[in-house]
Amino acid sequence: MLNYSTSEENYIKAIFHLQQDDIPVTTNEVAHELKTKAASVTDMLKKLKNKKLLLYQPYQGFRLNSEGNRVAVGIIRRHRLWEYFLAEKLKFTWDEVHEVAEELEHVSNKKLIDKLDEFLGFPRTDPHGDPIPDANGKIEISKKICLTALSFNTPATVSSVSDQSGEILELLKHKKITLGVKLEIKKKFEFDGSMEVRIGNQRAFTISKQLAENIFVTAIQSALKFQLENATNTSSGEKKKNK
Amino acid sequence: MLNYSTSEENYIKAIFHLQQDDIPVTTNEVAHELKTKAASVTDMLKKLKNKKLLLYQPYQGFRLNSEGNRVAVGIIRRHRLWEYFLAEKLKFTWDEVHEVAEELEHVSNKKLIDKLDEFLGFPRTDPHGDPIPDANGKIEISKKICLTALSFNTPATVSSVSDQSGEILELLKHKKITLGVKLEIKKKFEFDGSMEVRIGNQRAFTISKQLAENIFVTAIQSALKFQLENATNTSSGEKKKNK
DNA sequence: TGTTTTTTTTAGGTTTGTCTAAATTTATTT
DNA sequence: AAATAAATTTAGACAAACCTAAAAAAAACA
Repeated sequence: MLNYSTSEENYIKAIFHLQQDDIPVTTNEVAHELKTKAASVTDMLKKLKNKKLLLYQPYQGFRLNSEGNRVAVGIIRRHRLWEYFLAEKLKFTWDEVHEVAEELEHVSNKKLIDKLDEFLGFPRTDPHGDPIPDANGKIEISKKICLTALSFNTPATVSSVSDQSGEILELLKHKKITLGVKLEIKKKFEFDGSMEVRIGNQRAFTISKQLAENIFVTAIQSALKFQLENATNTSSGEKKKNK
Repeated sequence: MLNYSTSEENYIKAIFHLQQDDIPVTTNEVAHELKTKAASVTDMLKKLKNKKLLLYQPYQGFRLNSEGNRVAVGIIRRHRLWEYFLAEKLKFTWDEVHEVAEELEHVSNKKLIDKLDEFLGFPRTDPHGDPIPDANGKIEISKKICLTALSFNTPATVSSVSDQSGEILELLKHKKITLGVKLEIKKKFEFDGSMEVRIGNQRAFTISKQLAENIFVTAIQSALKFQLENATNTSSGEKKKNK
């Protein structure tokens, strides 16, 4: 619909990511996330409230309203599609895509993004395993949790690895644990924190506490839909003033 | 090397395009090109002179110095590669690519652009027939002239069509004149401005004055090299302050 | 050549987004 | 519950990029 400045978009995205629980987001959290100062955050909160994207009472925290969420999901869609493009087509590595996508995500031309989506074959997740919202803003809500926090016999998908050093990748390769693999926990040992996990119907095997702490999985649960902008968004130059 | 704001880049690009002849560029020309006011142009000229990209004496016109040209060519490279990507991969039409590329060109990550170039197979020209500078800033200088201004028996390449209505495209299709086709003029008739042209070694045929006025060709002449930024340009967030 | 017109620059103001420092509100302790 | 600490907001400044109106320089012309 409307266009927002790069700065506004960065605040919207940060608030979206921080509000995943039900407790309101605080000024300091956003300031820390965006590496800026609390006073700057307050300034922007007033602006976003004026633009009717935010529920905000001074000193009481804040959260995006439904319009704010809709906008946030649009930004996340752009970000993740570009990440997928960079990894899949331009052969960037996992850890390089985020930084470049941070810039590309602010080019907000609806047709560009929908055609990119089509070109990429409508991918479901980005290279980190996070779900990509579709053109209508439908996004699979997948709680990403550490493998150590997964319950017994609950199938989950490996979605990311926090440490990306050569050593851990070697170990994962040996255990045949790759992004997107479905697994479940069969046993946990209190003594050393190790656990037995099973991939599909193969025989269960053991992984150490250290390894489990670095593996994150998602149990796909439900789908939430945020209505996305359908505007004839030719974007460019004029509209987004504050670039 | 250094990063420039979107606004600075737009001025640099505009000046580059306007200075193709040897006469200095004027304030009003740039103001008109960028749809802004002369006073704003003067402000920016001071800034660009301070950053040592511009030769500028108040009231005397201005032009980019070699560093300014180097930066301009980098921007043009990004613009044209994105145009090629949009047309070739995302199936945008000729007339849609420019607007979107205007936004994408300001994402100035060297690695992104070089990998995009490679992904696209190192294209030589964009969808409008304009040459794409290579990673070192080497660009084929091709004077784009109207077919009516082309001399006899001078081979030239069709590089663009000003009017892109359905009617003209139909006619071009019939005459088998497409982008990139090599042709030369064999005869001109003063009476109605029509001319005989020959494509390759086929038989010459007639085209009307109206058609000729809408066809632009290039006679590839020489190559000029502007050294491009080789910086470890991880770009993103911090550096480009004024987005 | 002197006068008028056009072009360009300067002066001063606005908006966006940032900052520091001070004031205010809320939370925590004792 | 009063005192202290922490979080948040306000006040006032600044830089970037734009603007309008006025002044200055260059160009045109009569």
